[in-house]
Amino acid sequence: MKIATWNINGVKARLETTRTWLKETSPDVACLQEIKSIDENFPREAFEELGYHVETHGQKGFNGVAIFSKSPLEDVAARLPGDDEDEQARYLEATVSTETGAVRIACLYLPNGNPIDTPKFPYKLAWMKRLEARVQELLKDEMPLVVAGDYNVIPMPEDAKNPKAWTGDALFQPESRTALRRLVNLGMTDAVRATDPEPGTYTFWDYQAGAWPKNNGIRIDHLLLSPQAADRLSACGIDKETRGWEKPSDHVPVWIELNV
DNA sequence: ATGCCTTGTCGCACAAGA
Repeated sequence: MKIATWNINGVKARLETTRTWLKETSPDVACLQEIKSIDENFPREAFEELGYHVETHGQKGFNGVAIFSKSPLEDVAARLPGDDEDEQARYLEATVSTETGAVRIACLYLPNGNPIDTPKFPYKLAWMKRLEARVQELLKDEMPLVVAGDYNVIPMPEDAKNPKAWTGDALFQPESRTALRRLVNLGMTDAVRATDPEPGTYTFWDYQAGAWPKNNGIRIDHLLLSPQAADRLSACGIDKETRGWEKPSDHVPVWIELNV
């Protein structure tokens, strides 16, 4: 089973790009972030006609996540538990079954958290604490679990071309990195890191200041795998070429293959 | 040091992103 994650930065702006990518790479499951669309306006037919079941959790203007799957999505659950006041559409879970079992998949768009001297940063940290509690809960099921998405956290200095430039940024704050490490320490495997990427492997390049041609990127889109999922990991990759396409997203897809 | 781009919003600039 091929599972991919991609922050598309607007489904309306990226409709044809996303369709082209799906046709070329044919993931079984695609987790999308920043759809920037309410559910009613989401162009679901454009993806259903490519053979996908479509689940969305959107809001007006910003954020929003979606999961596409070639086989039906079961037990779909939107929203990260732990704060009933939180109205931001950033989290969607579903189960995909195969002949040999099932995989629980979480699609997330973790808060950016900048600037760090505003309520946005504590919101990010609180969100990460809620995520840790949720993953802890899901791990009890012992079903293969894949938590995929735009984490908005640079795990290590080697995950940025210019780590010093990110000092003081919410994506590279010690608190953000610690919170991600706590998640990993529950027993989760960072698929890209585990498959020993080349130095200079990134998933995001800013639109500004020629970041892409200079490879001035950061690695912030991750797939974290439970032990049961990590045991079945057979391949992992990054569709970097999409960053060079016309009208690109500033993120690129990251994917894994699981033997299930 | 700041802005550099891009998207969406009932637009005629601004917020938000990272």
